[in-house]
Amino acid sequence: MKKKASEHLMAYLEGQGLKSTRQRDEILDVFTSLGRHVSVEELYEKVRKAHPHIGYATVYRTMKLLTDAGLAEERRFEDGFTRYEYTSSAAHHDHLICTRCGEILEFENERIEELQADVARKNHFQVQSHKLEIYGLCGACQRKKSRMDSGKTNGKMTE
Amino acid sequence: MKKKASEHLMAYLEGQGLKSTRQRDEILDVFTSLGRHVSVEELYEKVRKAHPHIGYATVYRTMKLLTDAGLAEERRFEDGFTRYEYTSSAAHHDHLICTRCGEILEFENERIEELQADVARKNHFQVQSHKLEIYGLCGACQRKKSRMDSGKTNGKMTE
DNA sequence: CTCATATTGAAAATGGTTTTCAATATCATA
DNA sequence: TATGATATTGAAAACCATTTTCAATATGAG
Repeated sequence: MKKKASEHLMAYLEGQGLKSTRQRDEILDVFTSLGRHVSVEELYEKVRKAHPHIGYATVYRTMKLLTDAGLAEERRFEDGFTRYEYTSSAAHHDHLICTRCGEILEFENERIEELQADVARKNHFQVQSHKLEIYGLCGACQRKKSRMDSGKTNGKMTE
Repeated sequence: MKKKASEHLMAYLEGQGLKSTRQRDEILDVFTSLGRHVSVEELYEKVRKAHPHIGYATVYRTMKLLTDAGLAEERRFEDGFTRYEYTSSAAHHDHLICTRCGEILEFENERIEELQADVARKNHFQVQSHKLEIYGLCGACQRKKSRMDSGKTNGKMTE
């Protein structure tokens, strides 16, 4: 799996007349070892731990490259950070995002996908990509929230 | 309708202990007169035409205020600009966005909404908001594109 | 091994948005 | 209507994630 990714990158670089570098290999290596939805900053932290010589700009550049190579997917949720997902799972999936703790859950729903295709078709639209994001409170945060609320006097707060 | 919006704003300001100002009224006035999905820049252009004294920062601040007041909704598509929609249509709707010409089409699909609610429920998620965006080519751009492509040799392209 | 050129790292630039701050406007109260 | 506490404004500076610049360096074809 790890092997496959670096081979994939190698092939892409060769095809594009680009060069294979230590930095690219190292970043890919760290990237594939991390979980999903890694922000560039998180990734940079981890990369730097193993390879202190690598600069911020290189991480940005490499993630763009991996995206072009089909090894990563860019995600932009509402928090202003670009995140990357390793492209390994075949199926398209969407996200549930907790607005309180930031947790990101994934889901797939074939029926929704079909309905989206229907909508596109009706509008003579040729789909390139789509994003479905549901923002709200995860179970844990709902419980925390209601615990907090019950401590308060009443609703109205000036600040 | 126009009347209603300014009354709504007035009530909101009063409720929050904020002040009614000429600028806020003027911006709201221009905003409600424009179509959907107005970017801040577009809005500022129009506002300035009628009221040259109003600054960029005030437009930004006022749109945030209108959003808090429930008179506007913020939209962030993938082009990096914040857009605002006047909150008049009752129903939630989603967007088809042409990646070539930037056209934005709206659609509603009750069945998709239901399925989203199901997904949330299954994940013990309390929904606050959601966004569904379909990116692709609108009918017109598909035609333009294929016209361009037909000049080319065949499928495979290096770049 | 050489050389053309792709890549890197650090720092500066970018660009949409937000904040700062002194001047001004609003509005409750007298 | 005048007063004063405070919210608001406009211009410019700051923010901040991301991109670009540029001189130094690494890569890989020949």
